[in-house]
Amino acid sequence: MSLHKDHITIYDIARRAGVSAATVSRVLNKHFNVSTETRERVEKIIQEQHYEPNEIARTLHNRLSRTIGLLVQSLNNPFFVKICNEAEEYCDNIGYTLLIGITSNDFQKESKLLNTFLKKQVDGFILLGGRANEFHPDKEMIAEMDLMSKHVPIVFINGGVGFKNCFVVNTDEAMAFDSIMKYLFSCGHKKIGLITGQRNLWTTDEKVRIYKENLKKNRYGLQEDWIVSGEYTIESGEQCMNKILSRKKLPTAVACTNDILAIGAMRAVLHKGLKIPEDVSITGFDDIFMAAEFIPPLTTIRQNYSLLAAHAVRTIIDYIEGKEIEKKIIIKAELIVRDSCASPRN
Amino acid sequence: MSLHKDHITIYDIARRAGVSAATVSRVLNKHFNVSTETRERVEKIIQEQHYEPNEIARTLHNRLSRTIGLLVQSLNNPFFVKICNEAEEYCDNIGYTLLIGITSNDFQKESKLLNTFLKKQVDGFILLGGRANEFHPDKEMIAEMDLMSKHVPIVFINGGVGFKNCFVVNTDEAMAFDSIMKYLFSCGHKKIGLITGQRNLWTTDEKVRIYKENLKKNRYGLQEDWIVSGEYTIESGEQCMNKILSRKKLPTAVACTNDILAIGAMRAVLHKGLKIPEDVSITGFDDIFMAAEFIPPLTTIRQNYSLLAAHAVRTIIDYIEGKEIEKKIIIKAELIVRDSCASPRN
DNA sequence: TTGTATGCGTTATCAC
DNA sequence: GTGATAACGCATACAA
Repeated sequence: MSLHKDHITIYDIARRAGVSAATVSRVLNKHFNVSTETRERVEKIIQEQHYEPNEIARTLHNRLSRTIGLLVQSLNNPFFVKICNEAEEYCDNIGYTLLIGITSNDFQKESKLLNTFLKKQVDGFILLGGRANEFHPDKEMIAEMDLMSKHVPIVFINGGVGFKNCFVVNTDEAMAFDSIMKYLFSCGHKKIGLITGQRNLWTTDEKVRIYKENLKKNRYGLQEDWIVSGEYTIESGEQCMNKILSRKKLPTAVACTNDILAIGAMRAVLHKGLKIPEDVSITGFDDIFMAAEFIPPLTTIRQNYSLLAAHAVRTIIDYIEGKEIEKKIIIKAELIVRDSCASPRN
Repeated sequence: MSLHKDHITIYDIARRAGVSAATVSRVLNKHFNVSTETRERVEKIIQEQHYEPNEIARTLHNRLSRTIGLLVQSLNNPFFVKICNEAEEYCDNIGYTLLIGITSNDFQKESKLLNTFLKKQVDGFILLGGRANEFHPDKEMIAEMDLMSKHVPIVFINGGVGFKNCFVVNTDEAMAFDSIMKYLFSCGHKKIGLITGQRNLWTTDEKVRIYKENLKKNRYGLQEDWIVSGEYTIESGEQCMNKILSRKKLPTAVACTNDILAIGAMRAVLHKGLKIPEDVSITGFDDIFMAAEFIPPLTTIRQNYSLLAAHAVRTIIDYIEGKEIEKKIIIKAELIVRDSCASPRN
């Protein structure tokens, strides 16, 4: 059984138009040196026959697939999905195709997909989560990315520390988390807890750093058992919050390093019969699509998804076109104040 | 600037091994007719050089890309994401690549992606949501799918009514929704409302049909203003429930045609100060990943994601391999009883 | 068992 | 302005 039957080639068009394949190709690629007369004749036949050039053959010849590979850790996190959507749209607008690979945060699968996609001649990679996020990538991983980047450009979104030959497009997470801390201070909170996902991730450790920095600067004292780390799931957020709620002294506010954790944290608080924000204020990070739907709606940070995605894609295109490009692009985020924070009770 | 520099071809390997490219090709494709001696020599060099055959060239020659295109309506619905994940994994296991396209429920974008992917020589399409779900697809759409299916096989997941030359893998939504109704009856509910997403969708209208059928059969009477339709968003679910709650007579239970709507419905109920399930029982459909995390955890239907995805992919592979295949595969779903339903108050 | 020649569909380089 | 031809990298039919 053979696929793609009855497909029309450039030769079919050429024959019908009484010209050579070369001329048809020139028409397709909008070259000047073809007379208006033949151009129109060829174009008419192309339309009639619904002819579409074979991208595979083009790719083989041009060594350009007009396809970008996006390796994403998971589609369960709405934040990642947002980036995928934006990247896809941006690609689509410029005639590119986005090839999405799901890595499940498995480094082996990442390697496999990297190779599979490379064999398919993608013009570049965007990495989102997974190894991109490693705070201390090991030598092997660095070597692999190094080798890969000899073939095609690689862009990390929110990460990429330590990969010298790669490009980076990052949200200014430090400044964003700083604005959360400042906001909590401005509400009057001095006793602030922190719930994080996995440590040794860029996304996590930066926030921990800012958290500690802020408390020290304000001399509010750092209570180590108010910092609880788990992983980025709802269940884990719940468990972490339960741990905090079991302390003798309780904080009046708890910051979470993403919204998913915040969902879990809120659940735990409500289960104890406590109220948000009256008894404890909660903050998140990412502004996932349901953050506004929580009860109460969550105060969080909205990353500039479309800019992140656009710059990532743009970086690859510019690289291909031989343009000057920045190694590192930092993008501002925005504090979204909703109802999950209030002043602490006396 | 040129991409994919320094890449090794089958000729490089051939030269190094002192054989012809044909022999290398035979080694790569595990043909018998090559002596153990040369096979080992060639394999050694392939390893040393980290040679990987160019999939684009292979595709051009074989007319098989070992790539399947999955057109999905949106990645914001966790149900769709589940299917994507399962399909990706299944493809990966059999050496295929899944090309995911996001259609945003826009028929034009669907057409565009269909063509883009076809030009990239995908070996088949899986359609999820979007036009697949149309209860009454128009002539134009049918014609397009008809034409497309002359080139490559097309499989619809949960839909595909009216597309004669396409394949279908569906959850038995009718039976599943029937089990929800029966369950509510068994709890003692006789006054049951219904919240749906867009009408004229396969996914919606089947459930409405079953809903009405059940009420009639039990002679509980059909209260038309307990049936409210919106779209498949949280906000819409909330609005629909608010409408129901504004009626003079209230139902004791409300079934929602998916979990997203149920989230919104629950929000509305809680906002009115009512309790779930004491004051009103709620059911969903899909068992999205947070359904167990709602307050209270949602009683819903779990579709067999992995079977749906596996059969969809399998259908395409079998078609390519010229095997006998079923036009229509129906897969059972499972009622997941949690805490969002109880017996009605007297 | 192995090598040669050819084609897959397109584009670029030459000629004319 | 247009056409023949080679090349992209691989795999097959055929020859040896």
